[in-house]
Order: sequence, then C-alpha cells, then structure tokens
Amino acid sequence: MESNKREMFQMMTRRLGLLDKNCCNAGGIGISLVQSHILYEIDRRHHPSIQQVADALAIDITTFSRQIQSLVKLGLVQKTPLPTDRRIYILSLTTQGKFVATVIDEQMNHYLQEVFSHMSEFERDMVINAVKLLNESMAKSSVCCTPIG
Amino acid sequence: MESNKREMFQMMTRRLGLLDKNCCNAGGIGISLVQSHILYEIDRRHHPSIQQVADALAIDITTFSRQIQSLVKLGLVQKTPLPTDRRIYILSLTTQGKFVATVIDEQMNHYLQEVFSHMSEFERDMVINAVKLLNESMAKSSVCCTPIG
DNA sequence: TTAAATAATTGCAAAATGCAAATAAATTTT
DNA sequence: AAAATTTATTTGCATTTTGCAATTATTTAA
Repeated sequence: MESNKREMFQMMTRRLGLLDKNCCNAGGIGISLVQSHILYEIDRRHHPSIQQVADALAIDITTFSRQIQSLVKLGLVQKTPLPTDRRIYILSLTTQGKFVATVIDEQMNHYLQEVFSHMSEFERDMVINAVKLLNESMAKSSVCCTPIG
Repeated sequence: MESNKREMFQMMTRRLGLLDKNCCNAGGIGISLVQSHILYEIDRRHHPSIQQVADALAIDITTFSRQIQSLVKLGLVQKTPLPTDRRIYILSLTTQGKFVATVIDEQMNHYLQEVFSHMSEFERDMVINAVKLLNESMAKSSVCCTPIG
C-alpha cells in the first residue's frame, strides 16, 4: 500500500504551517511565526540560555541573537546574565510575553479543537497516538530533525 | 486524557519543518524552503497560473511574483502566457526544474522511509491513516488552512 | 599564563516580505 | 461600442530577516 507518503506529508506540513502562522497573528498580536516559536520555547524550558533556544529551534545563532533583541525591545522577553558564567544570558518571558504566549496557546488549542471536532472519538485517539509515535520516530531518526529535544 | 495536544503538534510541526528544510539543501541543491514548495506545487498541478500557486501556498502575490522571477532566472521554472487570456501566465518546470524537484522528492521519501523504519508494520499503517485523517479534518476546518486544496 | 574553546554580539550584503501603485488585458455596464 | 470595473501580474519602495565572517568577552585547558 504505497499511499503517496510524500504528498500526504507535504500537505500536512503546509497546513500545520498555516495553522501556526494564523495563530501568531490572531488576537491583535502582531509577532512573526519565528518569534512565536521563540516565546513558546522560552516558556517551555527552564531558564534557557540564548544558545540553547537557538539550538532547539535550529536557528542560526546570529539571527537568533537579533530576534531576541527585537523581542526584548518589544518588551516580551528578558535577558538576565548568568552569575556563575558571565558569557551566558538566561532568557525569560516578561509578564507581557507570558500573556502573548498564553493567548497564542489558547488560540492554537482552539484551532486544534476545531480540527479534532471533525473526527470521531476513535479517530481522535488514533491521531493523538499517531502524532506521538511520529514524534518519537523523528526523534530517533539519525537523518534529520536532530536539534529538537 | 488531555495529552497536551498543543505541545505534541508544536513539536511535530517543527520537526516536519526541519525535515522539509533539510531536503531542499541536500544533494548540492541550494534553493530555499519556499522555492522547494513552489517547485513541488507547480509539478503537482496541471499547468497552474501564477495566481493559483500563490493562493495554494498562501504566499503574497507580489512576493510570489518575484520568487517566480528568481526561479526563472535559475532556469528551474518557465512562464508561458496563456493564449486564451493574455493576463495569465502558466507555470511549468524546466528539465532542470523537474530534475531538482525529483531529487528533493527522493530525498524526502528517503527521510520519511527512515522515520517510518522505527515503527512496526501496524504502527506505520496507523500513522498513515492518521495523517490522512488529519489532512481531511484540516481541509474541513473553517478556522484555518483554507487556501490549500 | 598563554592558548584554545565557548557565548554572544556586530558588520556587512544579500534575500525575502508586503503594502501601495502601476500596467495590461478581459469583462461588465451603460 | 465606449467607459467603468474586475482580474492577473508586475514594479517601487521601505522594512525585516537571514547568515557568513569577524569581534568581544569569559571561561576552561594546557
């Protein structure tokens, strides 16, 4: 059953990309897709350094450094020097940043909810399991996707 | 079972994005992610117009127009005026463009193959079905992803 | 205490983006 | 059939994003 995998995945990838993009524009929040990913990642991790987040998102460190500068200027992110190693800056969300991250999260959950509403209970569970599995398999893959932990 | 959907999907989206990005850089082919998507879409559709592909990819038409110009300059895409409506340009891949699209396709299939190799036969089928389902549900969704047909 | 490694920033210069306006061809009104 | 409207595509900016090379500042290793 060689159901064209590439085509399916291409379509899924693009649709997820759109969903993603919509979310960070919604609710009067005008940040870019990349920026929303950065906020998400800072929120998720426990006091990450600049380097860590850049690696996690597979963004060039110089580009990332500037993105952080922008987010700091926007008042969404805070840079705190690490006392034990003064080369390193620790990132955290400001109250505003946390708020924006939350709005995006809600928006995204709402979208996902809507998408899942077109499925039966059984299908829902199957999709959830499949996504989990796919993530695990991609994590195991030697050939790609390595930077994401 | 409120297994954090957003987190799962965020991770999947990002990993798929990476996989995607890797593919268009592999094999000495130095085109951007967007450009690889354009090639894919032109290849897939039957003599699409500029507008049609731009819509399908949800790219601003002015940006898209310039992307096409670049791809024409790179010798990967051909623009042919439609005889019956001279406002419209029909897009097609050149031999070179077709070649590049094929290399990317093979690369991508290879990656997918690798990812799926970490699963059992049963799991593979489940994931395939789930992706199909997810695509259908996203297509049905009123709230996002509309431009992609 | 030099030398090498690591974290982050800056200096370009190229590429990508998108709004507003322009062009050009078709369609609809009048 | 001429004028007005719509549609497809292209330019003119001005902004933003990107990434390689080089720099600064610290820390760790030799």
